[in-house]
Order: sequence, then C-alpha cells, then structure tokens
Amino acid sequence: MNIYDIAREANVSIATVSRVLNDSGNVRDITRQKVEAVLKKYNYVPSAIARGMMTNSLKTIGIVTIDIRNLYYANVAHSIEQSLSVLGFNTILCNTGYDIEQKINYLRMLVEKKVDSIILVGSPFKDPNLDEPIEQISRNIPIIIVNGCYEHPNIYSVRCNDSKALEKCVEHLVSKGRRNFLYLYDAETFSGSQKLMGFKNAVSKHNVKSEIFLVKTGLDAAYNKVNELLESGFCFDAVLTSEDLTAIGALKCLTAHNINVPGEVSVMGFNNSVLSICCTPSLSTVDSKMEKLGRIAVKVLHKVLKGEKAESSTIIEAELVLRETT
Amino acid sequence: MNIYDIAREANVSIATVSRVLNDSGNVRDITRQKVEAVLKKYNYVPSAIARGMMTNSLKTIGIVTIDIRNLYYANVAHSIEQSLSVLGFNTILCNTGYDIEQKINYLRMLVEKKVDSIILVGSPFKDPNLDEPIEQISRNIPIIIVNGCYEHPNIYSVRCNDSKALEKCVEHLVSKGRRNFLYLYDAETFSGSQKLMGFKNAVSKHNVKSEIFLVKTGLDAAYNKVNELLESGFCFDAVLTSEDLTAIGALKCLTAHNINVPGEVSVMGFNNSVLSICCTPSLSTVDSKMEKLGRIAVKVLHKVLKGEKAESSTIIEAELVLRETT
DNA sequence: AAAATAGTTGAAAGCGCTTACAGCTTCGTA
DNA sequence: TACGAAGCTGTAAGCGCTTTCAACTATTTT
Repeated sequence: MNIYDIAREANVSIATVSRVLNDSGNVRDITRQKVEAVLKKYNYVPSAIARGMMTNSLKTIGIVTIDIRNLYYANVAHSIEQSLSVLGFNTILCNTGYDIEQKINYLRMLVEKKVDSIILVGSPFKDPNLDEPIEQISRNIPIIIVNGCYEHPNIYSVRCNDSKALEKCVEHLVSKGRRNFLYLYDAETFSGSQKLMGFKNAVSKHNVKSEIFLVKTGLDAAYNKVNELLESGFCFDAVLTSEDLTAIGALKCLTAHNINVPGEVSVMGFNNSVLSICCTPSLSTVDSKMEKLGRIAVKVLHKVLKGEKAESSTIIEAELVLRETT
Repeated sequence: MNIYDIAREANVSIATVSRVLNDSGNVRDITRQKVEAVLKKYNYVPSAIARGMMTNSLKTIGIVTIDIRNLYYANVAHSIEQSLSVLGFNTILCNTGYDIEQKINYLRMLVEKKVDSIILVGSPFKDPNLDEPIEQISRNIPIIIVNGCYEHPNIYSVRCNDSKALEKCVEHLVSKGRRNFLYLYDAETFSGSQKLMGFKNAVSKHNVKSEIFLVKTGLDAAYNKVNELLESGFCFDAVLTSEDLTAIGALKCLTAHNINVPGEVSVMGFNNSVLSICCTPSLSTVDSKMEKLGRIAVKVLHKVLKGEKAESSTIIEAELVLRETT
C-alpha cells in the first residue's frame, strides 16, 4: 500500500494525496474529503523513509548518554524525549558507558540515520578523540551538549552551574561549623571537573581543610572508601559528593560506625534524585535541575532547527535542597 | 556528497561502490582498495534513509515504555538498547506515561518510521483501545511485549513470573511468623495484576489475613497510606508492595511511628532496584531480572527477524533478595 | 463579456541508494 | 587452443515520497 494505491482509488494524482497528507498547498474541499476517505479506509500511514528521501530529515534526534540506569541521565533523557515528542520528533537513545570508541560508533550510526540533531548528555572532559568527529558532525547538523562545554559554531551547550553549586554546599556547611571536608567524586566528566573546581575554590576561600578522592560509581565504592578512611583514623566533619548514590554510600558507612549524621558529620549529595529521599536520614543534596536542563536543551535545539539564532551557551543555577543530613 | 560522487572519483560505477560499502557481491581487490581510499578520503557515510528505501528497514526498533525515570523501565530499556546495539540496531525510545492516547500516537510514529519491530515494556492490563492498533501493526512487524501477555500471531511475550514471586514472598514471611499482610500496589498493569493474583493465591493458601490497597506511584503516597492505616488502628505485621519505592514509603512511615522493622513488621519491595540498598534498614525485595528480561526480549526478536521460529511466550523466574527488612 | 487573477490539479523529475541482469574479463581444463 | 565457468563490473529500474512547473478551472475585476 503506497501513495499510488491511494491516488488511484481516490481518482486523483499522487501529488494531491501528498498535499492532503501534509496539509500543504491548496486542495479543494471536496477533493480533500475524497482522499481522506480512502486514507481512513485503509488506515494509511505514509512512509517516513520515503519522505525523508526528499526532505532529508526523519524528524528524529539522537541522544547520546552514559547510562540511562543512572537516575540523572534517566531524568534528563526523559525530559528531552518528552519535550521533543511535543514537537513531533522521535528520540534515538544511545547508552555509551564511558567507552569513547562506542560513543564514536553511535555517533556514526546517528549520522547514517540522518538525525536532525544530536544531544550529548554528560560528555567526558575534553577527549580529543571525540573532538574531531563531533566537530565534523556539527558541520552538517547542530549539536547540543548538556552538561558539557564546547566553544564551536553549531555546537550549543546547556549546563547547570555545578561549580557554583558546590560552592554553595561548602558555604552552607561552613555556616554549620564544619571545617574538615571530604569530597568524593565518581566520574571524570566535564560536570565532574566543574564540581571539583567549585569545591576547591570554596574550601580555599573559606580556609577550611579538605581531602579529595576519586571513587568508582556506586554505593559500595563510596562505602568502602569512607570505611578505609575512618579505620585509618582520618578525621572529617563533612562529606560532599558528586552524586547522591555516592553520598548514600558514605552515609551508610558513617551510620555503621555509629557516627551521628548530621550531629558529628554532615553529608551532602548531588542531583536530588529519588535516592535522596529513600535513605535515612534523608539526604541534603543539590537540585541539579535535570528536567529543566532537558527542556531548555530542546528549546535551544528547536530555535536552531527553525533557523533562529540561539544562545550558544546556557547556564542554569542549581539549588540546595536541605534535608536531614546537614 | 553521495554515492555518485564517490563512484566518479573512484572511476567505478555506483553499483561497485554499493558493493564495497555493504561488502556484498564480488569485487576485485584492487577495485575495492580504490573505492575504499575515496571513501576514507571523504569519511563517507552512506545514507541509511536511501538504503532504507530499498531494504525497507532502517535497522531501528521502537521501545515503548511508561517512564524511563522509573528504575525498572530504565533497567529493562538499557538492557534492550545494549543488546540491540550489538546487532547493529538503534532504539527509538518512547515514554508514554499511562496515557493510552499518547501510546497510540507513538505507535503510529514508529510505524511511519518503519521500525523493524516494537518492544512494549509494561503494557496496561488489557486495554481494548490498544488491542486493535497493536494487532494491526503485528501484521507487518513482530511485536515483543515485556511483562505483558498477548496471545496473537507475531506478538511475542517475555515476562517475569510475578505471581510466583509474590507467592514466594508471602511464603517467606509466613515462615517468619507473619500472619497479617498488607499489600500496596501502585499501577494497574499486566504485571501488577499478576502480582496481585499471586498475593491473593498465597494468602488464601496459607490462610492468613490480608488487606490490599491501590496507592499512587511514589514514596509519599505509600507513606501517607500507611500512616492513615496506622492512625486508624489497622493491624498488620507484614507489608508487601509491587515496587521498591512503595515499600520504602511504607518503611519510612513505620520507622517514623517507632515500629521496629523487621522486629514488629516485615517489609518487602519488588524489583531489587538500587533504591533497595539505599534505605535503612536495607530492603528485602524481589529480583525481577530486569537485565535478563531485556536480553531475552532481544534474543527472541533477533530470531524472529532472522525468520527463525521463536517461542511465543517466555517466562523467567524471579528470585527473592533478602536483606534487613524481613 | 472579456481579461486578469487566484485556486486547483497532474506530470514528471529526482532524493541516494540496492539489485537484477547483462556483458565483459579472466581462468581452468580438455 | 578453444571453450565453458566463474568472477567482476556497469546499466538501469525502482523504492515511495515531495515539489516544481505547467495547465487547467473557477472567481474576480474591469
């Protein structure tokens, strides 16, 4: 069943059917009704592939992210997908993990499929192997980077002010009398580097002590690290992390050692994911505006696709969410 | 830049370029090298759209799910996406919420885009409005239903034995001396109905008391419901739920009421999501085999696409994961 | 009533590929 | 040396649409 079959049965040309299907050009009312009747009769669905041949677009965008099982990416991706669907776009989801090669593979597949744009969520911190393909792609389609940063024509970035967020965290804890900070971060992403920078700035500004450790993603790694630190006699009265889950690992370990939170040690997470209300005591954290980030990313993209000028970089302010661990 | 440009520069016909690109047919080594050199020179990426015109496939499948922010769907979707990418397929992600109309819209978009198959994750329990479109689609492409059930040619289902899982839960708690069950479930999906059935069977089999409530998705709804029950003097010594998050809501409420878990009341969740290790005490739950479910779904799909015969229904056994709340 | 205009329709080209088919070359074998 | 088979390559058709352009019809305008 194709447009010819419809045209034949409706006794019109395929051009007319096409016009009815796309509501483009002028079609007499009576003709339109004739065509629509046949369309309905067969429940006809035109082929986006064939349309794509001409328009060179499938109204599809690719979203390249680390791992959708991580609540952060899930929330951002959901927001993007929903915003796009309103505009009639579909979303191809790509989970790359931290594997650059896989990321490059995915990018190639997306280019092959002629996506209208690619949204990268959570880019690694400046990987030159990635720079070249991305810049090449950007010559043909716009690229949006969520929580990354890229100064380049046709590449737009939308991100949360992570460094400021961490400064706010430190400030808050300093105001609560904390002086010995522990910072645990779990991934070397652009966002991760921003947080780290914010943390470092803040501790030096407030002249408080700090130690920084990179731990693996997940609750256990954080738990084990804190355990190791406690057993080695390391002293701290505040734990900050780049992720809620990491904070919960720390929190669990502190509790296991009968250390009162927030009495003796304060703990703060990051992202305000649902995890933060699941643990006990509930976790103070940072609302990193996941939903808004996705929404704005699509807004920027939409502007660009319409040919309007869009801000090449958008920064959203995060907010502290204070609960029971501080 | 298209296949003609490559052919011209390599001094061959487009047919030869096509053969090199797809590694199909016979091409002399020297010719292949000539073509590959040009291909590399321009970093040529063929258009999947044009290819799709002929092959009628974009090597893309659609996954239609409720909400990727829910860890259950995120895990299943991740597993599906990863398994598919190994086979060279991309995944279009659709979050429909519980809105049937939106689901139908998405299905239509997927059909338009000529996906090779649609994987439905978490279907509502027998909605006739959905039956017709699904059956119609299945006449053209295979449909896989994960955690749903559908007796129909070209529709395959892969699901977890949820009813058995709940029976196991009840059994486990009965063996711990529990006699007054509370069951909280949060969504009227096929899976939800299976769990409910399993629960009902088990309580009647063991001749224990039970009350069942439908609550909204999320921690708060469960918290409030349990709170209401406790304040009205309702007595129970075990809480079962259809979701980890619901269980955690209950758990938090019990703790707030100074009720010892698992001393006085046992709590069990469902899914073994990361949430279950975040709460305190850590949650006993059911491993609903999210990763495996996705993997098997793709395995079945792959068989079908290759034209092999596949089992129309696959059932995977769940496993109890006992932690501190039982 | 004629002319100008606007509205409506269809023929045909082409989007960038795959693939059947035919023709040509090369090679092995009698 | 000749002939058939096998390997290689190109021509051309076609996938199902959109869109331009020209032609034709209805509606105004003068």
